[in-house]
Amino acid sequence: MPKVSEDHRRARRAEIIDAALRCFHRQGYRRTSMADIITESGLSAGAIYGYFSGKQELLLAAAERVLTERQAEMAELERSPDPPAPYELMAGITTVLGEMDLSGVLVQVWGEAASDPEIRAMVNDVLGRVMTSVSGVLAAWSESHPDPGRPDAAAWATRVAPVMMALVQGYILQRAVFDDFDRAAYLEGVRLTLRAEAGRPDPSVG
Amino acid sequence: MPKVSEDHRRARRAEIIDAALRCFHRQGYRRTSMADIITESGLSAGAIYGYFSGKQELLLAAAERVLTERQAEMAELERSPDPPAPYELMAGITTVLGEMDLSGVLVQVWGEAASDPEIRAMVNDVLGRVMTSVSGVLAAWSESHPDPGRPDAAAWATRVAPVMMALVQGYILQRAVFDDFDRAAYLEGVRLTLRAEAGRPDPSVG
Amino acid sequence: MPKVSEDHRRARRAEIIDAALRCFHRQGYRRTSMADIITESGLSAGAIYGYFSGKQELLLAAAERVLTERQAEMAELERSPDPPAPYELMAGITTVLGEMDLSGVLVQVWGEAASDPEIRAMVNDVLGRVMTSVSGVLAAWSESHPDPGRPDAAAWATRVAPVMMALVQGYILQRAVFDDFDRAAYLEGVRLTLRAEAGRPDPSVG
Amino acid sequence: MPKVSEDHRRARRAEIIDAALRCFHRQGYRRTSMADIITESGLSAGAIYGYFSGKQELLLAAAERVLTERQAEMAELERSPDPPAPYELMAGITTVLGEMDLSGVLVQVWGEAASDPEIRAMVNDVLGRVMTSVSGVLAAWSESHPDPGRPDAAAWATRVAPVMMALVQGYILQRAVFDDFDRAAYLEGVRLTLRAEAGRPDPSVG
DNA sequence: ACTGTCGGGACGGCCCGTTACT
DNA sequence: AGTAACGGGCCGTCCCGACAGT
Repeated sequence: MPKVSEDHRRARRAEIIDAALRCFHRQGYRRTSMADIITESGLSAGAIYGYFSGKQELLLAAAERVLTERQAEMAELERSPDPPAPYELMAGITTVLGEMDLSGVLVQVWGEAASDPEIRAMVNDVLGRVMTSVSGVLAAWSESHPDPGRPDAAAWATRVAPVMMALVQGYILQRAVFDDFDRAAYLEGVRLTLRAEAGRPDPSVG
Repeated sequence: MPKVSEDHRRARRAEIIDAALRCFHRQGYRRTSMADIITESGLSAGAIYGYFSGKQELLLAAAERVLTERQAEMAELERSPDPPAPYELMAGITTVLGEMDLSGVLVQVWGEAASDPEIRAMVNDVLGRVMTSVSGVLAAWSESHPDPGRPDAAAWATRVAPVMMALVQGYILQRAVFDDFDRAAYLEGVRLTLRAEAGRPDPSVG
Repeated sequence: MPKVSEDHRRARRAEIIDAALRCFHRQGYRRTSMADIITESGLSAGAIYGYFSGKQELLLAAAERVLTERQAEMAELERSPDPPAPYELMAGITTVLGEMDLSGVLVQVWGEAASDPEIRAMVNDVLGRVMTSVSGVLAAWSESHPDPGRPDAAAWATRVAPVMMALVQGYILQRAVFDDFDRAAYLEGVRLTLRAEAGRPDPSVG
Repeated sequence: MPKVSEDHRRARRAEIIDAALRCFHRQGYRRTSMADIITESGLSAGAIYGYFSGKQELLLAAAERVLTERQAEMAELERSPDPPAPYELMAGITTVLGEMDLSGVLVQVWGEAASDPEIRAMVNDVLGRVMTSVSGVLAAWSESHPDPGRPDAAAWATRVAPVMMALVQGYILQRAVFDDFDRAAYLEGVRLTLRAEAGRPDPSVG
């Protein structure tokens, strides 16, 4: 098969996922019908079902893309020569997340994952990779900032990573659900909570 | 209406909500049909619709109950003469949550809240109250454990409360979504992260 | 549940089957959509699906009814004190069939049976019973009309029954498919073919 | 167009019809999608639609081929110098039919013919020719076996032909639909029924 | 020129949340 | 309180043109 076709295919899939994401963001997964996605994408039903086997696979693909993008950003931080401190990590992540608002979709994906094995497996997979990245960043920082209270950097990172994840997840959730969520206040709270490890104030928060 | 009838009505509602919760837990909200709930409750369609206006209101009621129960436990802690330290608070909450597994339902409710105004309003309301409770407990503890780094107990509590909430939400989410979630490890991570504030080790975790 | 309800249910099923039969007769099974049956029955989609699980089950039920009715008429002949000769049997059956024209539907059912195991099983079942009835009638006649050429009435009947069935099936098929099918001519042909056994001329033909 | 191309075209059509017949035999006409036929034929949709205007025309062509082949065999018998007796005719036909099992497809074609004018017309046409052939064979036999009971060979053949057809059709039908159809038993039944005309026993049946 | 791929769009069957009437 | 019916609309897929590559 010609290479063009493969690229075309990839691009089409991306377009469709974009349209689906817009719908999910606007109306929520449940209230989004295939007809909505079809209209939004500007394609026809036949075309869409040529690329995705159904609505659920669309959610799967959309979620995978969103999560994988986050995971990629995470992995980039890991390779940084100057590993960020926990609080800086948090602040960095939330900055990245702030650019585009997919919190709503993420929370919905979590909701589906709670009862749909397929979505759950994918979420497990991707979040597992994110967790590894976070753990790596934390370990790197811990090694470059030795502390007698943290004798084993790797072990410490493994323990703390889920908590950092939780802080991010809480951020995403509250952002998606609270009418009056205040990002700066949240980060300030994180800073206060993690006081011990945060030597430097966050430059991006007043 | 006689008072008996009112009690009866209340009890019936509770029964129906129980049935709905069982279904939501088992199959997820989306995959639960009214027929499922009707069967599970042992009542008839007519009966159910006499108590609830529809499926969404059932989720609303179910969610409200679950959340309110949590909030009540929270409020109880608030009245304790010996306010718990942040880490103890976390440990206590997770212990309470561990008793019955409604994490899945909670996460689904959050997912709905992200795109359904009515659910969202209710979640906002209840979580707002929880936040107030948490904040109160934190403030009480801060006042009974003065620290020059925390000049204003109330302000500090207000900032830290969302973070404590996030830690609980992250706990619930990871518990609902991760196949190999380890409660003790998570709490240990929290302890490490909040080291500064946790004077006493958690009695329930090795 | 009250007996009325059971009767009601039975009657409703019959109504729906009637409507379906009208559609199948008019447009054929394939070209009949559920919407057609819904319109024809005057009920709603929901109502229909309360009685039948789908389109195929409707065909099944319709076919079963038609076939069973035929089988019942057959069984009646069997109990007759004066068993009909083979040719008279044929003539009688065709007379009965002639009343209402369901040949088309029958042929379609056969067609489905050829490739649908469920329909096939039902057709096997009902036609098996018809075959038994036919065989019984033939045996009865053979016994009351002894012939040295037919020493064992039962064995003879068992062999001849499928052929009698074939004559009926051929009648039905040709009636359904040939534009210029002539019932009387067909019966005359049968009479000529079965000459040996037909002592008496058919009163209803020529 | 070059003659080669014409042959090619003919061969292609035949291939496609073969593929379609395999599908119809395996899954039934209704349950066979164009995609199935496309896959089975190894060609592409575009190619197929170059040869046939649609699914129905495929059935038409397939049915026509099957029926015409039968009719050809029939016509051959007609030219035989030693015309077969009615029973021998039956036995011969069933032997030919037994070679390949297309009973299922034939029955489905009949079913379609019952409600589709186009199919019906074709079936009428081909079966008409078959009927003529059968009639011819019968007349030939009758003339070479004079019988005072059959004064007019042609008239007798015309009457009996539909019955012979019915016996074949019944054979095909029962073969396609009955799980435990027994060819030899059926033929034995035919022999018993046609006893008067069958001077010689069937050589192919014990 | 002809094969093959992609896209169109119409229904098709089905199910579901819900309400009248008993 | 319960049964029976309602009817809207969803997901899927199917049959088939119309380009584009060889």
